[in-house]
Amino acid sequence: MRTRRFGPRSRAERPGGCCRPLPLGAGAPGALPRRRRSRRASGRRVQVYKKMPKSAKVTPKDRVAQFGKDKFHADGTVLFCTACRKAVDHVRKQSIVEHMESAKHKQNEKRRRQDAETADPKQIGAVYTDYETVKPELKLSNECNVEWPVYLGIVKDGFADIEDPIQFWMAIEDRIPNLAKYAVVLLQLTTPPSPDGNSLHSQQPESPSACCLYLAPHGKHTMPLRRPMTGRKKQETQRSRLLARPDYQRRLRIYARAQLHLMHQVSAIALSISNMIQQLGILYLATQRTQCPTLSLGSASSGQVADEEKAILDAAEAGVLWHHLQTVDRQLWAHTSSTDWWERIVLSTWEDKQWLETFRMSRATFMHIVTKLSPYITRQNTVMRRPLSPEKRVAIAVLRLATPTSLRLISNQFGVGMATAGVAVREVCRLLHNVMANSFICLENPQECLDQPQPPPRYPKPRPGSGH
DNA sequence: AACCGTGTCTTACCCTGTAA
DNA sequence: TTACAGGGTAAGACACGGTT
Repeated sequence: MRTRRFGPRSRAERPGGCCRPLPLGAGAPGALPRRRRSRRASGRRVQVYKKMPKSAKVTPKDRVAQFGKDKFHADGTVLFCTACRKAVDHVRKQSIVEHMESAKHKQNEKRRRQDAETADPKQIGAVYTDYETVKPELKLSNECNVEWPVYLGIVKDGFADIEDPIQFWMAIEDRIPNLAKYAVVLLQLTTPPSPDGNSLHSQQPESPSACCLYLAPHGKHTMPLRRPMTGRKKQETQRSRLLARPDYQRRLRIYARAQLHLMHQVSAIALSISNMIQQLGILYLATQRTQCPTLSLGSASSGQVADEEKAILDAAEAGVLWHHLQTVDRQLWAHTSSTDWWERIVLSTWEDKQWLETFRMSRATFMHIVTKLSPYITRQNTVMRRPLSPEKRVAIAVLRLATPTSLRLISNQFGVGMATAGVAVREVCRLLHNVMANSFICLENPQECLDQPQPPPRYPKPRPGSGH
C-alpha cells in the first residue's frame, strides 16, 4: 500500500520559519494545515483541517546532533542536507524524516558515497596536472585584490557593443590579464563537447549571446529569459546523454578545477569588496551557479579535497544546465497574453442573460460586489505594469466559483498568470467571507424561528410516469 | 489491488524599477 | 532598505485514469 502525505512539504525559508501554508480563510500565523479529500468522493474539493501541535524551539544544530554530522550540517539558522545540498525545515522532525526517506535523497546519498569511494588523491592530483596542462600560465595571484576597482570600470566600458565574449576578453587581456584569462578559459570549458571529439581549445562557444548571459554586467545587458522546462525525466535523459560522451569525465575534472580556481579568486576579492561583486558579474555569476550553498566565501581557502569533490559534483550539475541552455530555445520571460475577451467582449457587449449564464449573476450584482470589495483589492499603479483591476479580480474568482473550469483555462481567458489567478480567487473568497458574508447571511434568534409558524415544505411536483 | 504516468493545484521564490 | 505588483518556474502533493 502506498503511503500518502497530505499538504505540501514545509520549507525552511518560508517566512516565519515554519512551516505549513495557510489554508483558505486563515490569516493568522499558526493556522491549521489543510488536508484534501478525494474529489470524486466529494464532488468538489473539500478541505478538512487538522490541528497540529506547536513546534518546539529546536535549532538546526540540535538536528545535526540528532541525525548525525555526516547527514546534515547547520549554517546559521538553516539546516542543510549534505547529500542533497538543500535546506531542510529543521523545526519539524517529520520533515527531516520525510526528506531522508525521499527517493531523491537516497539517490544523492548513494551518489555521494560512490564519489567518496572513487575520489582518491591520485585522481585529484591528475586534475591539477590536467588543468595546468591546459593553461599553464594561469596561477593564482593577488593581482585581482589590488586592481579590482579598475577592472570594474574597464569591464563596464568595454561591454557597450559586445558580440563575441571571447574576443572581448582577449581584447582586454592586456588591461586585466588574470581576469580575462579566467573568463576565456571558463567560456571554453563550459562549451559542450562536440560529438566528433574536437580538442578543447579549438572550439568556440556555440552561442556568443548565451555566453553573454554569464558575462554581462549585472542589470545592463541581461535579458529576462524564460527558464527552460526541466522535468525530472528530461533532466535524467540529458544527464545520461552527457555522461555517455567519451570526453566528458575528463572535461568535467578540468572544468571543476577551473571553477575551484575561480571560487578562490572571487573569495579573496569578496572579502575586501563584497559589494562590488554583483556589479562585475563575470566571475560572480559563473561561480554562483556552481557554488555549494554552504560554502561561505571566507572558507574557500581551506579543505581543498572537500572543495574538489563539491566542485566536481557542482560542475556536473552546471554541465547539464549549460548543455540544456545551449539546446533549448530561449524566449522572453513574459508570455504573450490577451485580455480582449474580458475587456472588449464581456465588459462592453455582454447582456444580462450572458452574464447569468456564465457568471451565474447579473451584471448589476457583479458590479455591486466589485464596489464593495474595491477598497480591499485595488492595487497601486507602478511603472512596471498596471495592476489587475478590481473587476477582473472579482471576475476571475466568480468564474472559478461558478464553473468547473480549471484555473489554467481561466488564467488564459483573462490573460493573467495561473499563479495570479489563484491568488485572486483566494483573495476574493476571503474578502467575500470577511466583508460581505454578514451583509447577506443573518442568523435569526432561534427562539423566534421556533415560535413562528413554518410554512409547509414545497416539493417539486413529480413528473408523470416517473414512478415516484 | 497495485503501480505508473499525467494533470491539477498550491506555495515559495526570483526578477524588475520606483517610491517611500 | 523595504514594499509594491505580477509574471514566471520549480517542487511537492494529491487526484485520477489506464495498465498489469
